[in-house]
Amino acid sequence: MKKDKDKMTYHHGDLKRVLLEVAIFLLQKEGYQSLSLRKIARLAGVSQSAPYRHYDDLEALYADIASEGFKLLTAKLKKVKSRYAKYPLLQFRESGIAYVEFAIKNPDLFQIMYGNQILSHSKYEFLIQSEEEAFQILKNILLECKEQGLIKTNEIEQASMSAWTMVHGLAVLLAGKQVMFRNIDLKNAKSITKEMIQFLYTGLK
Amino acid sequence: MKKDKDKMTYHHGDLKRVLLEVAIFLLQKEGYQSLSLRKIARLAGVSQSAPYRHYDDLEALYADIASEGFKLLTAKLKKVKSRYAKYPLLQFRESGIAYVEFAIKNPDLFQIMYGNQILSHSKYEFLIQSEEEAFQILKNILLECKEQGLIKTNEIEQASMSAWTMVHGLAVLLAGKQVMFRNIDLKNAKSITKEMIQFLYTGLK
DNA sequence: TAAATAATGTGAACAGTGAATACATTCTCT
DNA sequence: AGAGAATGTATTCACTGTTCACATTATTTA
Repeated sequence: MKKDKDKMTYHHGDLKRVLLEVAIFLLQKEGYQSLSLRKIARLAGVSQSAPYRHYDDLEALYADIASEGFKLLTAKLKKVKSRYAKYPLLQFRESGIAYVEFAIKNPDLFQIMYGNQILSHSKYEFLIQSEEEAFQILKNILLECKEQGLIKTNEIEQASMSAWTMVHGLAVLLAGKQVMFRNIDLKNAKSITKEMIQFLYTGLK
Repeated sequence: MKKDKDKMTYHHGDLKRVLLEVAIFLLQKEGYQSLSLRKIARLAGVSQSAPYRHYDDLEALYADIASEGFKLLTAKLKKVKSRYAKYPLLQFRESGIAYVEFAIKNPDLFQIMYGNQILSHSKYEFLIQSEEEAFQILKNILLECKEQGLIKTNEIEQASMSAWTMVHGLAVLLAGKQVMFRNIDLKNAKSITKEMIQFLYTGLK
């Protein structure tokens, strides 16, 4: 993370990006509980007050992290969508699985994205945008399903909301190992997800 | 919270209970972000180290708070269940609504219950028990629905998991005012919940 | 009943935190 | 070349969770 000693300069050059990267690195290494601005600064090789030149406060950094998370999620969803380009129903199922998988593989990042560490997402325009972009993909998938007559309901908006909501609930519970998912590993999680999405679809069709 | 001055004794008498009550009070007054052991102790009228005689650490207090939350939720669900004693389908819908309502009305308590402040719930036996009790009610409702032939599926376990998961997803998103529920008030939330549960049921029957 | 012991509360200390401030250095642009 | 903006530092403040030696009170036991 720290630049080479001989290349060290007073001005860092790209500190904001480095802070973000260090933060995400620490997040998945030590968990969100022990994340701190000072630790991030230390690892980035700058003083503890340097980050304040780039982020108003800790929440602003969280917002940046969360936004990055949504971008990663979007990328993953896009990949899935294009892999099953001609089979919107598979897109539907696989994007749900991908969503859950993302949460399970990056539980701490997911926590920042959805865990109410950020008091109001609306305060950060770029965050809202990243979120919308992810949501939009799911909407498009549902739309394609409908166009091909794979989903009979007219309320496409409600269908996508329901799907997202259920998958999100699943992701939250699995990533947090809560309630009935206390002792579930990744492989199990995947099959449960598959089943549950199938379950929802049977209702939708 | 503090006892009368003339009744003050060195030994508090019932400090553990008072700490819990103060914590829950502070939770809904100032939010979980600003909750601290020291503040709780101050409000309870004891020194900052007194709580450690009753709770190993902050997490142990969280566990107690969460457990209390699940008990409140259980009570609420039981009420709903008995109110519609002869109509399991209404129990199904209304318990879902009650669950979401609980989350919206007590977002910070809900956060402690599900927000991963507690690293592993399994560490606290009493917590697991409170959780199971709440989940059991939902299972029973689904069971009654099945007995009366209102739900055709055989996989009652999967149906109850799906229902809980979706309702939980809804609760989480609404309580946190996330994504598509950013600008939703309680009244709106209720009707959305109703619709979505109806939506799920249409799939189940 | 008196003494020993367990339970419970206190005060001071430590390391860590987010944040604000005044100051230092460097970059950029006229 | 110099002015002003941008970016980094050192120091300080108020707060946090937690631990430890110690004080007080309740409870048990001899």
